[in-house]
Amino acid sequence: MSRVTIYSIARELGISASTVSRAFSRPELVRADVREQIMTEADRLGYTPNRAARGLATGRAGIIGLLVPDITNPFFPPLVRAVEQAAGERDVAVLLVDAGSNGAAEPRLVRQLAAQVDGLVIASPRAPSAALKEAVAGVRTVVVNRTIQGLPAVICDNTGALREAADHLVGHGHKKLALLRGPATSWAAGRRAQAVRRWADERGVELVELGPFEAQFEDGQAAARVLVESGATGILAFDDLMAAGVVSGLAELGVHAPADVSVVGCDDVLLARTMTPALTTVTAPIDQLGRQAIELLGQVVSGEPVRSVRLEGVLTVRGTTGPAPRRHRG
Amino acid sequence: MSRVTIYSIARELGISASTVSRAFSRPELVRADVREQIMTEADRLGYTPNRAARGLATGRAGIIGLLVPDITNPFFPPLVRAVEQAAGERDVAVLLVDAGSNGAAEPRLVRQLAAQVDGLVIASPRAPSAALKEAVAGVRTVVVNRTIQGLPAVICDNTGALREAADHLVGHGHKKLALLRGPATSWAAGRRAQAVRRWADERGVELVELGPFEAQFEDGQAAARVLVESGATGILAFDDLMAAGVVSGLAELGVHAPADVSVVGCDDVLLARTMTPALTTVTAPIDQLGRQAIELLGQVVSGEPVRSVRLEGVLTVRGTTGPAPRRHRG
DNA sequence: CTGAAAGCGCTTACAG
DNA sequence: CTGAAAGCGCTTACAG
Repeated sequence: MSRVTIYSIARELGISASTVSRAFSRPELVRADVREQIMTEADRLGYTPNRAARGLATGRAGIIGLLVPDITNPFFPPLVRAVEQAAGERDVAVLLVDAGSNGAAEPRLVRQLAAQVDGLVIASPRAPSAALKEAVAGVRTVVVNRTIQGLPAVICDNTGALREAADHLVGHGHKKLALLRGPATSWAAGRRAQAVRRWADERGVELVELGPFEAQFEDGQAAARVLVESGATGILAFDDLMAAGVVSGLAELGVHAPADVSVVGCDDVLLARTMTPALTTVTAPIDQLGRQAIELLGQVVSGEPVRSVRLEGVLTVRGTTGPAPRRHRG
Repeated sequence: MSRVTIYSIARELGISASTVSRAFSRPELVRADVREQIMTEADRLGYTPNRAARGLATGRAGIIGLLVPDITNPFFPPLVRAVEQAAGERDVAVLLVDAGSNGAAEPRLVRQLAAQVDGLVIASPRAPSAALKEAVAGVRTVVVNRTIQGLPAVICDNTGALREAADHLVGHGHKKLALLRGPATSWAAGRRAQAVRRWADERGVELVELGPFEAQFEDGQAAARVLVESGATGILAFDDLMAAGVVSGLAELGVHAPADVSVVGCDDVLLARTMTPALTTVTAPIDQLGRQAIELLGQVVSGEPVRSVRLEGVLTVRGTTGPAPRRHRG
């Protein structure tokens, strides 16, 4: 264990602990040769500053918290990576907490986290705004993938891309579309549904809505039967996981994408590319979402004025969409 | 910010700070009615113990570090979740670090982490043992998915399941098998290759080995051509991601699983189930791996004697394996 | 540029 | 069961 402290080094070198401390925390305040002596000695002794002591003295932990609703949902790993890397560049570590898809647990988890970090990134939270706001009171916080009154947010707006996707479908001769809705408590799910609904209204295209669903792969599979009964041949799923489920469930019924039906996902997570055929979807700038979250959090922490950030998804056409089958065409 | 300390509460209640401290850290030492008063007051004031101060006083941070090579590889999210949950049950938080598939960076990351945690879980590390051992010197550490001399480990042995998978293939009439090897620096990849190689030797079955590969989806895709040229109809991929890549790459060449060729993955990550058809693979007890790691770490930290843990994968037959095509049968 | 000293907010023997 | 006091290892005005 680290018995070595700034005092050991100071004693060894016949200087004061203050100087040793400065050599680590504000090196420019220490004469170059002294600084080097200190570093050499520190190296020799295997010294590492004690984080807790530093944290107690400065009031900053050098740690931020990241809350995700479900790390096993493929949307989050790339987000976690982006956040972690951006944080690392600022020399802050990240405490990860997985809410286990349990929105009700979020406020408690947030409160726990809040006690040990300098700031919080809350990704796609499911809990009610009021509970969340109360839980984050006093901690610098930025929200990802949702807007909460009074908190800076970085969101991905998929409205345009979703409209484009829907146009892509009708352009291929699909007359009737289906929308598989995501979880009722998901902000993104609400936004996406609204975007598609408005588009259908404006275009006068028939749209059947299914859900809300928890948005697991199995939900997509299970929706297959109703889907074929509905007669819709163009399907917009809440996310890629559901889309993959739909493709799988449909295949079991002998209905194949893109030959018989076209399926569009949303987010463009890993499994969208690993499917065969690959999934047509809306690509989210996940990396940017993460980096921007850290950027904003940095601004909040340093007291700068912050503006929420709005990024956009873009349509990526791949293999699960194509011309509507003859019998359904106009 | 948390201006409230044990002193505020003590003053408010006319008792000593020691008592307030005890009420939180060792409640059984405080008389019930006093304890309740303290808790009530703490609640009213919104008090939360300062982690840094506690950490400095006790020498324990209440945080462990978790290093993964690549959080975007679908094997790790479930592992991270398991570790985080098991840790949470012991009231310790987890600092997540992603090495970004860069084995060379691991020792530095480990050293950084080591400075701020009570213990370390290192999952599937890629760096050389010597460098790793030096980096973890002085920190309680447990390794997952690899053995390193002198460090407690929890591993998943897939030897038996892989042999079973190979038998499954020849049982379906596949005469010639191919093995797609994983990364050269991956311990698991080495073990898996060895298991299959030995099996082929013993059974006298023709085996063509390809790789090593970085084991990305694209590596699997790219291997498709060589694979068909090899004439092998039974394919054992290092992991599910590569297996999915192979299925995709082969499909582009008009070769389909399971009709023309059988493909087996390893690990049973999410995308193994979301593929259509679903992937035959070796299911790893990922959740157990994570929980056991925390269990062992707990033992190491409390100075108990620890024994490394060996779990086993089991073959899960799904849709990508079946009878060899006629023309290839004996 | 450097040192002495106080302070960060807890925990924990030690006495009572 | 409770209190007074020292100590954990840093940082940072304040003087020089």
